[in-house]
Amino acid sequence: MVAGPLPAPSGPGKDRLRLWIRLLRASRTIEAELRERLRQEFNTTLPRFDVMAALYRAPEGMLMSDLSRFLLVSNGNVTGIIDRLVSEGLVMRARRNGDRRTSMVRLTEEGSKTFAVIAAAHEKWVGELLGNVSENEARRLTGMLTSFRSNWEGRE
Amino acid sequence: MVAGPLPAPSGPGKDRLRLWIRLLRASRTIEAELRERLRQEFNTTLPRFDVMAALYRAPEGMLMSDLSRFLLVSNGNVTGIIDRLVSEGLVMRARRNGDRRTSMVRLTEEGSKTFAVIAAAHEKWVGELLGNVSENEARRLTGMLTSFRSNWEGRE
DNA sequence: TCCTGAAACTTCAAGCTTGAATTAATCCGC
DNA sequence: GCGGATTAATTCAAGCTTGAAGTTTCAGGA
Repeated sequence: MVAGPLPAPSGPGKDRLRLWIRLLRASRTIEAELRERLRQEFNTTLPRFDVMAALYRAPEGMLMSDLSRFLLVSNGNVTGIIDRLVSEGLVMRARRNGDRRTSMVRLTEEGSKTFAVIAAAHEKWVGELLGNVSENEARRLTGMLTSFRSNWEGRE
Repeated sequence: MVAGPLPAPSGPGKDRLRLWIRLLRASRTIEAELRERLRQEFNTTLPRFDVMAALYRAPEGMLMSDLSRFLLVSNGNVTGIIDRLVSEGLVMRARRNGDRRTSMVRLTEEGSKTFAVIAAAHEKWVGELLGNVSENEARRLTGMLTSFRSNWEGRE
């Protein structure tokens, strides 16, 4: 998927394929860099960061199913990540509302403080890594990505 | 990482963060769709497809280390994927040149034929999934992504 | 009430991924 | 040649990820 044929492909549809390859390479490269820094600087991982970021926006907590929908990952996946975050004392499961199937998951106080620190560094890193993109260009690119995505996402 | 705060963030540097979040969501969404189709239609996986795509462009074969560099994944990772592809008869290891540490890896005849079929479907899918991006816009986006990436990639 | 179906999670096996440690072979300065 | 550094690949433990199967709980109609 990441492969871009050296003899550059041409023909109908090739431009979109090339776009996809670039998109994927760009996001993989950035992702790898962020993962490495999270590990080195904070001894954590990208999935944990993602989960904590989602929970940080929801002080009242989230259902497991909301989390997996929001993060675009499977149900079982979230269970494991939350398990680990709970064992680290950063997240808590609160079995509190009427429905005993569900549990509200949220950051502990420590989790919230920890995340705030990591998030600040993360934002700085992203700023650096995308430093050659002007703010204007960033907004334009964002717009393009948004519009194309919303047009087909969730179809199947 | 995928999270985009609901109360949209603002302030210096937020545009780049937002761009990164969009980029990541877009590529994850497309990736998930492609993975699902590869599984359903061809009973294969994205990593296997990536490896085969790289090998398809190199009929003479590739070293393991070339593969991992090209695909932006770790060394040990490639070993496992190649092991599985070999056991499926799609790839062969040829320990042939002077250096006995290395082995040239390449598609078998069956692997090559199989890949050609899958790649055609894959290209069609990408064309569909990015259908709302005009060819022109695709070229523009590709250009932006290329330039920004090449400016910092490989720094550390 | 009881029963059937749906919903929210968890569990599980298989595969992917990483970074670190290990093994094997080559290179190169002496 | 010898011997230490380098390079190529594999192995390993830990964690991530998926899709499928299983468990518990809830909801709504007969």
